[in-house]
Amino acid sequence: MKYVNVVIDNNTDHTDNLFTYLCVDDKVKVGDKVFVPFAKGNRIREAYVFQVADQLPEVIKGIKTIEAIDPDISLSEEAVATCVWMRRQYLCRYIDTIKCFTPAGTSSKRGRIRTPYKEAIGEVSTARNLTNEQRRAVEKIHPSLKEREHKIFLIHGVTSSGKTEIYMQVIETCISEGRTAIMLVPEISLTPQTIDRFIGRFGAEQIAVLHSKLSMGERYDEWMRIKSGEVKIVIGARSAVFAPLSDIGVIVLDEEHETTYKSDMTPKYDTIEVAGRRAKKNRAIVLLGSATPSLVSAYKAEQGEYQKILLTERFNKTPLPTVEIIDMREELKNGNKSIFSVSLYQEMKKNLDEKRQVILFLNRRGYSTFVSCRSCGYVMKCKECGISLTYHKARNEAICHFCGYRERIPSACPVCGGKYLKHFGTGTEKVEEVTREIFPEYTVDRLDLDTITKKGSIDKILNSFRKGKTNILIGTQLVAKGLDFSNVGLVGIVSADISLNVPDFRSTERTFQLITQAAGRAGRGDLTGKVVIQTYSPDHYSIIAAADHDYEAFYRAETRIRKQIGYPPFSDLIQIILSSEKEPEALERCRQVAADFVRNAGKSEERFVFGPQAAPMNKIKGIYRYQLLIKCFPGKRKEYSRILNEIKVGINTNRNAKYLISIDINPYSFL
DNA sequence: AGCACGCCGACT
DNA sequence: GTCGGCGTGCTC
Repeated sequence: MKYVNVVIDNNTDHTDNLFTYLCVDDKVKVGDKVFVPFAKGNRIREAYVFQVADQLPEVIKGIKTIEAIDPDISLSEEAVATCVWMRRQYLCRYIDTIKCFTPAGTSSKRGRIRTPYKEAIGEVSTARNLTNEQRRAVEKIHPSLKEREHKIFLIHGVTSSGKTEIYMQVIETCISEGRTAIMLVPEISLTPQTIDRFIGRFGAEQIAVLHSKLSMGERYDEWMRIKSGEVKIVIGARSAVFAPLSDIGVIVLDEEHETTYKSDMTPKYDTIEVAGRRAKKNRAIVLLGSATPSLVSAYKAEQGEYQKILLTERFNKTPLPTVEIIDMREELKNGNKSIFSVSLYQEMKKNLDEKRQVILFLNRRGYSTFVSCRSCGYVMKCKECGISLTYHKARNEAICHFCGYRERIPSACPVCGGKYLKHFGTGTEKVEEVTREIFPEYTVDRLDLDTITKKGSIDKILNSFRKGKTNILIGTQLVAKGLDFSNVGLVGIVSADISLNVPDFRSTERTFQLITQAAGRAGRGDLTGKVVIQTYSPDHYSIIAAADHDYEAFYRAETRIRKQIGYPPFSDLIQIILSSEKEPEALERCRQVAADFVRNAGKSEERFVFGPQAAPMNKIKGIYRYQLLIKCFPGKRKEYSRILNEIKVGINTNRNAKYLISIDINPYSFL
């Protein structure tokens, strides 16, 4: 006979606490999924055991007994501990965290046919010879792995420095010690080569690839394969950090700076933090790899919290590309109104003539930025979100890039009746059109969210570029994400200002990363590449540092500013959004939350609370949003979390509340 | 959330 | 009289 504390699978804050039951089966253990009678009707509900005890500290009236233990699903003790931690860390419910660790649905009826990646038979490959730098990196990592000493390594390696080979060697050692590994990538559909390499090296039998195309049944089956111990390596996007492996030895996060590692849905977790937590419990190591580490990670490495490993040489000794910054104001002065500067045009021509490929990078899809009336200045905006609609020429529609709302371009201005609705700004669609006009003899292709909607078209676009069938590839940040091409002579960054002018404190960091990553596509193989950056802010430090391949300079400049204004990595930024159908209600409730917070945290904390203000996305799908920002300085996290959680639970358990609260700690975007 | 209880109006 | 509206309280 045991007493157990369980979490009921009930999707509400009202029941977000532990309930004590009696269990006849002494074999019951922490992490077990059980079935219990609950509430007045004693309906049988699913629940998860979080604590087991032989005695009760005090008598509980009306204690009930567990009906049964689920023989299939259970969480490890480590997973349960991580759930408890996540609930506090991200202000969510127990059940939200449990859902991360358990598969939805049941086994696929079709009886475990195949793993979807089996046909992607990577060529069987063995360990490559390492460069001296790579060997030193592996030698620095191995002792911690072997001693079961929890450490986090930040591998800062220039593009093409062979980080993947380091991951593979460490994972190989890890597997040979009888432990398991998690390999996380920002976006699984963009990394087929990496997956092929892993499968070629380790064999499909001991690998599970978790990706968004898996059906519920397939996901469940893969979860079972992992849980059973058959699988030693799990590869996947951020949710794969919750893989039910036991005795994890290493967790790798490739391209650790990518924003996809931050979840924007409940629980709003940060994958790096969860990986760190799981690794610590498993006495495992974490490898964070990037050519452009996030400022937060670089700062932690500098503070000694992470072990820094620098890789300065590219794998085959290809020199870094030469970079030219073009001042577009000068182009305009000289009468060039084209989207291409003279320099970029000439470089394109030269590279194409010499049979090298060209990548044009522009971080905005569509044809132009906004549609506006020449006579009265009316701008087409999304009725639901209030942001400018983007003109898409191919469909002759204006589309909201936030909610997807679309409407046809009217023939006359709906306000003044004017006949001249013009579009301004430049998107990838327009770059494609202009490029085709200027270089009709070359094949042009485009890679952005609009061209990859059809299944398999990402691979199609990338393959035809890799094979050299496409001469010029135009794309958004999708083209900058670590793709391996060998014949690219030129990368043109059509407008570096787009990401720079986003109203978000991380816009300079994003700009530096985008330019550096895009530039890294140039000059692989044995040719030195060329990068042309077009901008109206040629003096901006993020652009200059990226052009100089000088991470350190960017880091120094940016940390100085962040420190001054008390932004991450010097604080955690807590974003609180109150939303309501009625705008005054959203504003008023926001005010009230601010007041509640200050009353509980103390008057002295008032200076760390900013707002209320209309959220950057003031209106989404007809719901008004007001936001509060709280700067949470080191040492305050626990207290702030406790207070904010109380406020949140208060709102969520109030039936009459006609408004919602959402709290995100260090959101990746303030838009 | 989800369910039961309970206190009011209105309806065969 | 009784059916059903939803405001209120509780869930080991």
